[in-house]
Amino acid sequence: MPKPLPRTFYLPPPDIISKALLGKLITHRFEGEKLTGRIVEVEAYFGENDPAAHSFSGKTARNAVIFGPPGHAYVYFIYGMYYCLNLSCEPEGQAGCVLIRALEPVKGMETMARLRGLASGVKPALLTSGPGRLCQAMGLTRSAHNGLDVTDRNSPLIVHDDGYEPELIVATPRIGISKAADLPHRYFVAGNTCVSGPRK
DNA sequence: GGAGCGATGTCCT
DNA sequence: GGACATCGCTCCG
Repeated sequence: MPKPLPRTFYLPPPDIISKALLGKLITHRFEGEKLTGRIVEVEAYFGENDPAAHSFSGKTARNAVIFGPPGHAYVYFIYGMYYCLNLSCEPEGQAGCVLIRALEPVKGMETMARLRGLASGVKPALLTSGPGRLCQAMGLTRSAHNGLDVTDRNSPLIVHDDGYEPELIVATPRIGISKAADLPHRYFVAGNTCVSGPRK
């Protein structure tokens, strides 16, 4: 297995981590196969002073992972049928996370297509462009993956680096929220076809 | 290609 | 009881 990014990577605030995560790889060991995608779109969610964040109203059983140590997966269930993947950041006791909004498929595309209920050979963007889509394509669920340490080389879910650096990062308002909807906390790799939503 | 909308479970007020 | 960090399907241009 590749070497995961260290826990110290996740110590800074979520807007810094958001930009740093673009271009990094997520690998899920799934049924003996590696499913890998490159992060091309993310959103930053702050703990305090961010009405759009799940952590805004304090710690609950649902959002406890965000308040825990950095470098852990926060997977939650939304709209009755989809999961979303976040990575916790900032020191233990402080809330802050990065929502993974889109990946570019790198490895295991046939399995991703099967998990998405699509024919193999469809456009890569249909597999992983969108937070709900990418969790389905990667086989991620709350019961199996919420709270996993993505910095542990023995974890089935890790984040690692192959040296790729995005040429240009663009910031826009976040998608699908009603509060603090004007703040530019969405970041994506310019020109990448797997980015969901507006690409300018 | 864009706006409208229904499907659906979980959590908090 | 209502909101919800979504998606895929219609219908319309």
